[in-house]
Amino acid sequence: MEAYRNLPKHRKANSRSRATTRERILHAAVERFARASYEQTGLRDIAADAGVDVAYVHRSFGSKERLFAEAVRAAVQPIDILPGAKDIGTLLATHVIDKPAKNPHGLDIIIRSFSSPEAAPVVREFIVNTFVEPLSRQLNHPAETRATLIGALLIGIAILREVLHSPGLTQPNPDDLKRLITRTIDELMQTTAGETTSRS
Amino acid sequence: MEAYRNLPKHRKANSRSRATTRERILHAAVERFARASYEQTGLRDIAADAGVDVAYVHRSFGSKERLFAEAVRAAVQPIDILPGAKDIGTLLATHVIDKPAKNPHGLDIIIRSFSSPEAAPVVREFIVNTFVEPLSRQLNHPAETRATLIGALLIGIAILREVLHSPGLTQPNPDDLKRLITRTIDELMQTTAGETTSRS
DNA sequence: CCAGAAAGTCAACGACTGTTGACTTTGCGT
DNA sequence: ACGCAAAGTCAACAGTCGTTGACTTTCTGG
Repeated sequence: MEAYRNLPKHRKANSRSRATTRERILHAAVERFARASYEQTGLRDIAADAGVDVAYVHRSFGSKERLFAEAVRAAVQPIDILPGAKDIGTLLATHVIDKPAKNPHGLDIIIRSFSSPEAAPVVREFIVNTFVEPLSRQLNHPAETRATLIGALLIGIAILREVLHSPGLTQPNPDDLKRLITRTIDELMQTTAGETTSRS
Repeated sequence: MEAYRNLPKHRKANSRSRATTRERILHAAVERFARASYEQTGLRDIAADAGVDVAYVHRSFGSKERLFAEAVRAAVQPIDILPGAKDIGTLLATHVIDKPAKNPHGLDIIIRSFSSPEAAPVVREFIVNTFVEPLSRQLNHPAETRATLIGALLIGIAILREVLHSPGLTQPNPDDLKRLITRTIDELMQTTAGETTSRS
């Protein structure tokens, strides 16, 4: 595509800008990967956004796959699940509903590119390391399964809301939506295998 | 002129096979789209599987996008949610956990290609028409939202289990897993803002 | 039997992709 | 001031993609 950010000549009159340029490329990559899948995103798009040549993008990061991995690492800061927090459900529900409005990255990169053979390992590793594993420590028995199910819910919500724009998740009042999600997460966290704890 | 003995495979010696060939192509398309994303799947792959030329695949369906739409329509039979069913949670949990083992299609096509701009409308339309809308009729107040959230959970589970192979969803006993999912869906269906409206 | 439509093939176009070798420009150390 | 390495560019390769025009083969209706 054409990006009109193209200052033709010396953008920085002064000294060594390697780190700066790298950051600019990385930032452009994050932005692109958050809005389109791994395959749909071309290195030339990223290069244009960053105001450099394609070749330099490739040379700076070694390969598209490595650039993607760095973009994931840079974009998605692990959700800080405090060891003692008791309103995890609210925290996560807020995160998935409010966050994407503020800054478009985060979950977006993950949900758009998990299907790429090259990107999937990166995505999977990230999910496990920064979400499932920390969250598992707060849960009881099938802890990893519970944590993964909660992750599944959040990912599904993000997809239907951010990518497919399903009216069922875009139209309702955000607070009502968050309340419903919170309740579901709490249920997923607290219920034990044999009995129903929320029984009345 | 007998130099061209090269007709390698006349698979069907006999008569008009247009419908049959179309079905073979469609079947191959379903199979491919279920295992890789819209972008990753090439018409040449599908053509090879079906034993025809690429050009004929394209000509038979008009475009890749239309072939994809037909594949979705052909692969995913709407989950039959009986108007009076009361164990919908179990039905859906069983569907998402057991089905993929039996035949690999169904949800797979949807979850791999929702990110493609060309495929997304097809995917979204399908989800709404064959899942959210019928299911909504069984639920109370924020019916569409509840149905969409259930859809989100199922899609997320399918992704983490079938595509990313997250251990939290592949290792545990399927029955335990289904029980956990069923409970979550039921919660999502029945809970109201204030209390539980579970009626017999 | 024979015309003609349908079924199917072949080769190619044009655009796009990630990647690479060779090149030029820039900045710093001495 | 000079040299040299780093920063960055340029053009091209080799491959893939969906798509199309022109062709041949196969079948069927009159």
